[in-house]
Amino acid sequence: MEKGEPAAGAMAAAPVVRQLDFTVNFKSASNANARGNLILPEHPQAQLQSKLLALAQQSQQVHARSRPQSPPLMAAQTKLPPRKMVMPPKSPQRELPQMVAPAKSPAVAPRLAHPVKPAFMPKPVFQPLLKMESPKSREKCNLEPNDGTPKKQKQCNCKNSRCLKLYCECFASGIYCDGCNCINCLNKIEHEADRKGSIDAILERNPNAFRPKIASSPRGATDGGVEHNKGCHCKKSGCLKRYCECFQANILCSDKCKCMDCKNFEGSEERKAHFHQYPANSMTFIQQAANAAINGAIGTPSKKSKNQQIVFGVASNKQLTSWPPQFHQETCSTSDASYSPLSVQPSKPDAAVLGLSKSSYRSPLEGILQLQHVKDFCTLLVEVSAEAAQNLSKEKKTSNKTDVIEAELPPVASSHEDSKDRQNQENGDRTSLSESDGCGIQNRRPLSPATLALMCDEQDTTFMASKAPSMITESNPRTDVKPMSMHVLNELYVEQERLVLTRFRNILNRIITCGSIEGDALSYFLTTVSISGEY
DNA sequence: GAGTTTGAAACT
DNA sequence: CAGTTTCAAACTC
Repeated sequence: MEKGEPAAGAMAAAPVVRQLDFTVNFKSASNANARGNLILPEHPQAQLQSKLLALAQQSQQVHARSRPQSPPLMAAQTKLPPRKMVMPPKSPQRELPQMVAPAKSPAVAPRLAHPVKPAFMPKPVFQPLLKMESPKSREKCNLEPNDGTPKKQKQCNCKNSRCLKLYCECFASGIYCDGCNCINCLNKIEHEADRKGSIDAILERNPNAFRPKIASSPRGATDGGVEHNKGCHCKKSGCLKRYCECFQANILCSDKCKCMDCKNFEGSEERKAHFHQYPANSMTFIQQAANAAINGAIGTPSKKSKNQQIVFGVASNKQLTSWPPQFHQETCSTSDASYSPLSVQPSKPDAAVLGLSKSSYRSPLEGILQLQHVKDFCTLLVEVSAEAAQNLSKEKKTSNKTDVIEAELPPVASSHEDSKDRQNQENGDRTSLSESDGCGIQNRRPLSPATLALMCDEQDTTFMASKAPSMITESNPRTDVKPMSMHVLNELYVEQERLVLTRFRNILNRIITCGSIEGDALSYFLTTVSISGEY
């Protein structure tokens, strides 16, 4: 272990923390321990809030890679292999991850808080850079050309790395390849052992290899800024092309960068040119605005570029460039509630461009959506989940006699009589959600066992513990599951999920609408400004 | 679609 | 740590 390297435990937990950190966005700093390890809130509502925040973030990443996370990082906790990077054998050694432990332990919160839990979770927040700029990129990404609707997932094209090196975007972001154009791919669940070996090797070389490149800056706690962890080293691109990781992540180059002839700093004329060339009026832009609002456009942290003090909104210091923002995932290790890992691109003109005060990037949704709204909304959803339980309970009572039969039916069909409309609606909801919020896991690539385990855990605690649904006894639901049929429980989950997600979707739609209105106004404003040269 | 450029990752 | 090679994405034609 090299000096300065985190302790083994911390290291091992790093990936987990990376994926979970965002959940503390709206929590106090006390949710993270000194090492930044996440300590999940104990209160179910708080958990739900965290989860919803994650959803909000995911929804902003509609075009983000939506593949399920693979569980590579468990390897971090295992003993490190020999130093040499060993390319795993090609033989499809089938070995499922050991991390499973899907047996639903009652002690969920403690589990999640455990510093070395080999958890794996969908990491919407930490997804790799989104590639959605050019039409070509869009083809490869999961966006429809114009509307931000998920199209298909980003697919790698690795030929020589077998998708087991960081060259592979899928692998680097912790997801399995599926439907990629790669050759000799070992980044698949059936090659988990190979993956693990590779991950071990990579982590040995660099314990932070799987950490998001873009994360809150050291000043994050106070200014909410984000920057490239390592900084870029561009030489020829001027840091204004997507070769540049900073640019790709929509952040300004920072002190950490060792780039040459950098033009990616606030006030850069070249950078401004990018912005003017591509008006920020895309759907993505709107989504960004929504993202901003959801995650804390409240607050206008600042960040220093290498050249000057710049101030943009939450986590978005750069952008204003050609392409739609990439909702880059970051480590939200900051406890700053206003910090958004979603990196809202400045949805308004660059301050420098407009000659506005440096200190005041303002989200279009600022003033529309407040932090309190989000909190209230989360509370509402908790109540909705309870409501779902009650409704289901009533239905059960009325259809008591057919319980047994119903229990054998699919949850939705069995719990709702007028199932046709309901199902249609639900199907629509689900489809919509799965496409838009980044959480439609079911129709995506298979989740790793560990991911599933963790998600189930979260789900259990989040929804079951909330508001003590009438169907569930007040004590630990996990320990009192016995009296209840698991089918009934599943029904409850389905109903709760349906209601919560539906509500959540509705809220997001409203936010997007608000953002759209503001965005239109902004476009007009920009045009006017551009013509009149007023600024 | 093929070829080139680019910069991160991997390696020495 | 620096230099070189490998790699795959980004980009150009």
